Amino acid sequence: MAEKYKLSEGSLRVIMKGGQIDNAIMQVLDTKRIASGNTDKERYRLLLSDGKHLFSFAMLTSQINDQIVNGELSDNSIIKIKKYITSVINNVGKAKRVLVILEMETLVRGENTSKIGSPEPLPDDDEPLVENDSKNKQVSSTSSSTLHVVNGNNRSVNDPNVSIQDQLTHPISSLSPYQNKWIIKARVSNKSNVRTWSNSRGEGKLFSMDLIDESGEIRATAFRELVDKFYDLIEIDKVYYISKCQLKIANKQFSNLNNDYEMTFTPDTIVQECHDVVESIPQTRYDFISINKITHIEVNTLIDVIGVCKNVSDLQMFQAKSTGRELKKREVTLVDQSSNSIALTLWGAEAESFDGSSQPVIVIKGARVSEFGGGKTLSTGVSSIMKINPDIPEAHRLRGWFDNEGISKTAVNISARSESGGYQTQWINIKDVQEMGMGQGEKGDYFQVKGTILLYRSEGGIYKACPKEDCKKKVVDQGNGMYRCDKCNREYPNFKYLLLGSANIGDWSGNMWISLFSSEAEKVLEMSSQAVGEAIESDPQALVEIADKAHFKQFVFRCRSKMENYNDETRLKTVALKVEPVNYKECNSHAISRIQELLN
DNA sequence: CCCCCCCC
Repeated sequence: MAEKYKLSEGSLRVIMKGGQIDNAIMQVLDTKRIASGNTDKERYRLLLSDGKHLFSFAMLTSQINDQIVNGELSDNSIIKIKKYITSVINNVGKAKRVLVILEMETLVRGENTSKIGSPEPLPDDDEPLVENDSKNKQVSSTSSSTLHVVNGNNRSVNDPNVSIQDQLTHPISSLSPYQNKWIIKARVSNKSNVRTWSNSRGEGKLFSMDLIDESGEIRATAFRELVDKFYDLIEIDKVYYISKCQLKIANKQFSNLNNDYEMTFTPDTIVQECHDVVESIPQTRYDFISINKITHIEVNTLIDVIGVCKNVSDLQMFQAKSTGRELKKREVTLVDQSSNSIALTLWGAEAESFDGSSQPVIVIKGARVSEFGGGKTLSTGVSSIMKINPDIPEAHRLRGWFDNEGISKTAVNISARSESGGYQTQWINIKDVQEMGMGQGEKGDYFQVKGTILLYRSEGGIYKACPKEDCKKKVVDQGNGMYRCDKCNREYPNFKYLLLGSANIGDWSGNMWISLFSSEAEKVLEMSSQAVGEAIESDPQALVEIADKAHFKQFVFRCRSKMENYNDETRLKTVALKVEPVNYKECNSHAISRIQELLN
């Protein structure tokens, strides 16, 4: 099998002297984990042979470590190097050339072959094949790899007579806090607004940017006076040489960039725009998660997602419970080739300006996964980047799928609350609500129970609400034919009736009070809110009779219980999110399985 | 040195 592949003899010498070799075929004679204090930042060093020479300063970019970890890259493997960078690292004061493999393919696994030829160590005193001959001229390549050629290795980053372009650049993936002499050549793929903060540790302002090169990406942040120095200089999509930043461990909670470190600008930081041809530096890196897989992703994770905007809601406004701030949101339904859909919430200005009417492809880097009522949702935040109809292959493929197939397909909605979408909440008995200590958590507890309406409360069972769709705020009768909604902050000439359901439900084990959404109260009373309101207009006691008809009816109540505060008192509040007729087949099979459990 | 990211 190995005979099929001939090693690219002599290629190592060419590559390490600045030449370009596409798809070089080499043999990996040995792999070694590089000792590092941080186990998250594993690095592997390879001993490579091109059949003629040996080279031991080869590394894998950490993104492809799994090819070693899963055993695919055992000793003697024959590989094709599809993408690489050569670079220089500072090795105890001496510049040392390394080869960083960005992308490779295993052609023959090690166990199916053996060492080929008698390669000898690559001499490192050769004359360069390519000279870095003119000042201010970086060796650039339009191919997938950029080469940075050594031409005298003792130039210091500190030498003010040397323009930064003359220096050697390092791949972003090689940066670490343990080594501070480096220059990166990176594109700014995202730049935040200037934000201010004020907390117990002080106050100030900052902005951050995402930097990207062929090897990887990293976030950089500038604080206080460095904001004034750099904010206007740095523009999105431009390429810069950057050096002398401080490296620290990245907090994964706030960034999903593929880097264990992040950088902070210092007063010594140097930023210089690069005007060379730089098409080899990518625009943005994505690690898209298919929508059906988001079901299993932990809440609060940041992910990259791509989807067609199948539906979009109106702009909604309300006040934040905690801060009282006016919030604006818009909900977008994204669908992808998995034929699953998810709700994405946009906030603030992004929500306001969003136009989804043409069903565009939406790409989000760093969307936050949340949970609502048992379903998963996404939302954008300060560090997410949203792109509409970006010119990337994934977007074109998705467009094609949607226009031909997706548009007429029903998608599984993974944001569906527990009552639909195949997500089953737990069946319980009423006594369990107390006994299991429901509702202690932040999000509350969800369950379903089969119960009988013992008492439907008619007092205060209906109110005049804001006529605006989706607004359920009680209006204040102005006495002049106008009704004021404090939530919308305006007066309307009309209102709508809404039921405010409250009922005591019981089963064999006990009873409890629940409140019901108006839509669900309508199901229990078998009347619309509007009809009940009109009945009350002619007879104030009408709801007593209407409620009486609901007594002793049986339903399945899908509920959420949560501890809530009422004037210094904490009480458990249970809301029936959904009321459904009893499905006897389902209830009985549940009862049978419970009996089986008890027998065992 | 930020890091709140909201609501049903």
